[in-house]
Amino acid sequence: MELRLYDTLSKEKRPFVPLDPVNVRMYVCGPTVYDFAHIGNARPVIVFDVLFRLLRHVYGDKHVTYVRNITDVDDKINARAARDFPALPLNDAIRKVTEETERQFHADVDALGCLRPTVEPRATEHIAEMRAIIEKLIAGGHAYVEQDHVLFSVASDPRYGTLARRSLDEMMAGARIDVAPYKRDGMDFVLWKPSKPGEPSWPSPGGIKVEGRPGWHVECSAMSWKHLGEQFDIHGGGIDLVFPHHENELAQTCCAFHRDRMANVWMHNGFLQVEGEKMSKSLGNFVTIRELREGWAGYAWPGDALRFAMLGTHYRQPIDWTAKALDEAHKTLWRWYGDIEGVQAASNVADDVLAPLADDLNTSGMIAALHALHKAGRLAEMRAALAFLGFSCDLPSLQRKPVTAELRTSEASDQVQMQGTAAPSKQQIEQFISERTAARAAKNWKESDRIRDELAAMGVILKDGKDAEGKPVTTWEVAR
RNA sequence: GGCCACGUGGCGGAGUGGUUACGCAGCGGUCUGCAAAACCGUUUACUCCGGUUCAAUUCCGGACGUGGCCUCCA
Repeated sequence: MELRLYDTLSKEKRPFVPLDPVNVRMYVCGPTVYDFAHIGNARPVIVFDVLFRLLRHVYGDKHVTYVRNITDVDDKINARAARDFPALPLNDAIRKVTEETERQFHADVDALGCLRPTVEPRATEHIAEMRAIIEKLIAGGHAYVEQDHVLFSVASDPRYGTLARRSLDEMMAGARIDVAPYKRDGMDFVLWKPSKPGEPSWPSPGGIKVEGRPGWHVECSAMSWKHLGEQFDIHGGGIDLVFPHHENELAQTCCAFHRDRMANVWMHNGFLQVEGEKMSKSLGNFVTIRELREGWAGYAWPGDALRFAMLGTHYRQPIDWTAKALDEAHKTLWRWYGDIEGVQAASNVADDVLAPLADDLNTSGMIAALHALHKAGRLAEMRAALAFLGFSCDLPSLQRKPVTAELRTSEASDQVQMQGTAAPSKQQIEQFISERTAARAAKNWKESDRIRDELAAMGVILKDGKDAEGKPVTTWEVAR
């Protein structure tokens, strides 16, 4: 099966050829751990999880290395730590914030059916590699020291701007801010900066006497180098990272190691909006994964439904996150899970499902293929395909719990609290149904309907049908 | 202001230089005590204006619209 992927750098879709088929290497920019991840953050996590699964399928589980970093050194983390734990020394407070947020992040993405990456490196554990890269850049004339900062010189890299497709002139023309006094060129960016008292700090590179901390971009160059090498296969992330983050990573890595390329394929997922608007805290439409799982648009949504809703749109397209689409996704999965309950999964994943995925992760086409399998009654293959794609196939856990009010996520809440009506036991339901069947046989429609309504009030839906011999049979299911 | 992406039927959303996407909703039907469910069938499309072409939703140019990026915000 030929895998084709769209590359942001060359702007074309082309066959994927790994540098080393025995070790296919992918790096995806992970979270900065200072707060709950929002649904926009969930998109790359889900998209690249699907790619990870596909690569494992093609090259073998042991032949794919997926690295997704955790950024645990950042101004926002510092600010959050100072705000939430004012009594603690800053470094202790920072550790509390990053550890707690990392735990929340893992709980959320686990619920979304995402496999853990092969390696989840932390920025603070790769300071030595960052310093090494910075020293190489200084030695190579690509970086300079000024006022205890180390800056990358964009003028030293003729390729700078090729990923984002913009020239330095354009960027200078569009720059709207004052250039910091320690910069030789307005577009130069910080590799290392001095720490303020109390802030996390490490010995500085470049002969700088005072301690400092890394700039934003260099961590990914360091961690991808350490775990994947100077050059690797796939680098992914949100499209908002193309500039400046990925452009700068590319420049750092290529200049430090004298390489033409950093990653062979650059992949970027499209942006996410909520109900047609940009997601922002000021608009009040900021949606975290945790809120979706606890209570959003009237329900606590199972992770499978969130995952399915996300895959309904091709990863490069913009996606509008709406309650309607989520409801539709849930409904589809609900029906499928009901139909494949108790079905033994096929041993292979159907080519019908793999083929669209292999075409630059065409998940919409993949879902259409699943619909076709469903329609054709190929349920064993359906189950195998869904499991392959990271879906639990577990009907009970797919139930969405109604919530009466929109719950706000608090920092303290790490437990997903759900409220639901107490479901009657199977024996009770069967008892009701046999009573109703008797009432129907006696044409006592009033009693029959009363029982049906009563069960409906308890969240049990009755489905009347006939068996092979034409006798009336009533089955039931829990309301979704 | 600069750069980039996107604009498909009631809704969501693929794809293609000429031939059914798919799903949801709707409509019709089968079934049913009624309803639901299930199953069968089915209507509606490619933002606008030019150009290339035998032929454009698909390629090119422009307009309009939406969104993204342009800062040591991630």
